[in-house]
Amino acid sequence: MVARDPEDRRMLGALLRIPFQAIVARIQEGLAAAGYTDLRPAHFVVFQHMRPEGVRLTELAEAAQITKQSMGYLVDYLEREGYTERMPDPTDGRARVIRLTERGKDVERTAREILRNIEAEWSDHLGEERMAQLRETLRDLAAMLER
Amino acid sequence: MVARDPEDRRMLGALLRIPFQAIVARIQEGLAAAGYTDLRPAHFVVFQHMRPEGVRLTELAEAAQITKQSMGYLVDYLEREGYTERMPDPTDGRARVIRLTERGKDVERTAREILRNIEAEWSDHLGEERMAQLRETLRDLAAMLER
DNA sequence: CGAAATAGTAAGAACCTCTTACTAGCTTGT
DNA sequence: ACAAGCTAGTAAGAGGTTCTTACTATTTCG
Repeated sequence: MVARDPEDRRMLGALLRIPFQAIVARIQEGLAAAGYTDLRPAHFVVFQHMRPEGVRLTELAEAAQITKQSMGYLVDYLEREGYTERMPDPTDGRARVIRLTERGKDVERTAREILRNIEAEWSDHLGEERMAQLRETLRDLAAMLER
Repeated sequence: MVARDPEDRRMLGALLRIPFQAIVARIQEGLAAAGYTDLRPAHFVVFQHMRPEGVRLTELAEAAQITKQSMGYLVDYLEREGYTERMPDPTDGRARVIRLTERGKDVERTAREILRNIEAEWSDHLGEERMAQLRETLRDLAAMLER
């Protein structure tokens, strides 16, 4: 059992950053252990906002809250490394849709499994009830903040 | 009232990222509105881990989990802009202590006030009890993750 | 049709972080 | 006491991520 400091004065920002960065680090380590050593945290948002039918670059950029140019840089890299592919968008001649290749889908599955393991560990530590509360509260906050 | 999706399948990483990034964005906006337009999110960790007596570069780097060189880059910038100053460490001729100037302390006060406002808003939305639970759960997680 | 908006790319710079390598000062074992 | 090793910090250079400004091609709309 870990001794928790009851006088922990850290600000909310730090308290949110710690578990978030822990997740990012664990996923990167887990993917590297599975052989995906060329994926960096910046690429994760691409997988996170992907859909089976594919997504446009502009939509990905908006979802990740970065510029189209920055997202283009990330997607170009993922495409060179074989994780994504681009197809013309039949409904709009200016656009192309970005999709995961099989290799990309495998990354997605692996990442989800790592995340399930993390969630199981946290649930062990916190108890299922507090874990469910945490998830629910974060969902509520996210819904509020996205307005 | 916002409709929250009860089927929200977003992963825990995303749910933690959203409020964390919201805090970072709000603090940056608030500081910019107060005239501190030259401060970027990367600099926040310096203020976060500062102490009145001053802190050594190495200690700041460890706290922020980046290299000494990277922290040196951030602190050099803050010093050029007048937010921090360095004094020789009387107890160790190799070391210097980094402290906030008055300008730096004002940034700290401003940032804390912004954070208090954010916490008040969140507390309004969630209710005080859930807000306290959130804080407590995050502290617990942070303690576990830090060993 | 013509004007405005949108999808995406190009070029270049700024920013943040890392690795490797170094200097100066401190600590320790004998 | 002093050489060997450790620690604080700096230097140089590179890579990765993001931004701004500017552009082309295509679509949408008055």
